[in-house]
Amino acid sequence: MDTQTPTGYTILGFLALQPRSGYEIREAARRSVQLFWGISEGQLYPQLHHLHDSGLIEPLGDPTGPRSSQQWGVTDTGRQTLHEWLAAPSAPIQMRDENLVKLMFSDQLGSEATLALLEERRDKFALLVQRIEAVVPGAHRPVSDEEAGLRGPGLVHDFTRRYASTALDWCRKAIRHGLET
Amino acid sequence: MDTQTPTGYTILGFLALQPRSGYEIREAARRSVQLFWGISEGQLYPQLHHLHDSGLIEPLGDPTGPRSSQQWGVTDTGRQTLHEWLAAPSAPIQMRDENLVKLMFSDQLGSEATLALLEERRDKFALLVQRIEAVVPGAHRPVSDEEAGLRGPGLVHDFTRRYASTALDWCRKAIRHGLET
DNA sequence: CTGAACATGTAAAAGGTTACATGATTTT
DNA sequence: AAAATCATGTAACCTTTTACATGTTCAG
Repeated sequence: MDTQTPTGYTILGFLALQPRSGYEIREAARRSVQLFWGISEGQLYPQLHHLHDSGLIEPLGDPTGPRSSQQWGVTDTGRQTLHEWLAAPSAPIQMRDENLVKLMFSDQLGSEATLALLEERRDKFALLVQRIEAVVPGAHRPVSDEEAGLRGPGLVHDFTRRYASTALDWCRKAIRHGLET
Repeated sequence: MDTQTPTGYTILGFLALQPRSGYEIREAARRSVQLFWGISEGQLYPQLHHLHDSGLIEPLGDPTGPRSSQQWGVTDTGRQTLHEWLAAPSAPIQMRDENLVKLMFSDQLGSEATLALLEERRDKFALLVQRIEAVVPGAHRPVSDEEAGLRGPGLVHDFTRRYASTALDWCRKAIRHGLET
């Protein structure tokens, strides 16, 4: 059994969607959950082994594929454990937004400092919006627009897109408003 | 000198606004930066001592006040170090949003599971909106509405308010859209 | 044949949370 | 007198990041 961390469950979730190698999980995570649940390299492979030790995932065949990558699949226990996690209450949302913290104190350096922070923020979100728009969530198996909104990955993609573009708009307005003074 | 963590700088920032005790910093952080840079108890007091060891803050008088609390103030070096931090590039924004991750995988349990997650999310953000609305950032020294938007704390408050209410709206729309099916 | 991308891993350190411990003071 | 709040602190643990290490394979 053992206890899993949310990161472990996230990996389990990706494997429940389809069997993959560690590398492919990393790629999938980069495309989708990167923004709200980043998975670092140093955690991925140890977690994979921990999930295996807990009997939640199993290696599919021996290192096969072109470049000897180990494919992993979810066990029945793994699928059940995933479902239990999905039904359990979620941890509170946390953020680490250094730019926003600095904005709290930037007055002391004058309004140019505040403006500089807002511009840094705007550029960050502009890049984020670009990256999000570049990802088409249902690209591999197209669904109708109506259906897309209802399914998990589509919902998540939509939320992050809205979050990023709202934040970007806010930055632009704040900068414009600041310049008018 | 020593190196400070963003949490250390955040504490330094609060003390640069005005001298306070550890307890008062905690209260101030709860009201303002809680959402995007939470400071846990177990970190606050050790960080305070570390900032003192680094010469960035100094105790103001001996444990005075009604309930023997130690007031801290920023030194000149501290103020300079704070300014340097404010001018340096900020770390990338990070989030830990377990509810959103679960939404990625909830399809496997059927649409009721997705709906349940959306409702959990909606309730969380509804509470957040309430908490944010309850805080009036310029309560102690009122400024005109025009000015309020330009100053750091006001900007930050405005951003978090917009973030929370946008997220809440999104949840409601997603739920409504899901129920129509 | 060289560099980029594929692929997996480990060790150490940093950072942060939780839970506990203690005691004073104000309110009920 | 009890409960709540004020106030500070520590120790253990957990999680995550960073940096390094290693080797393969494909493209130019």
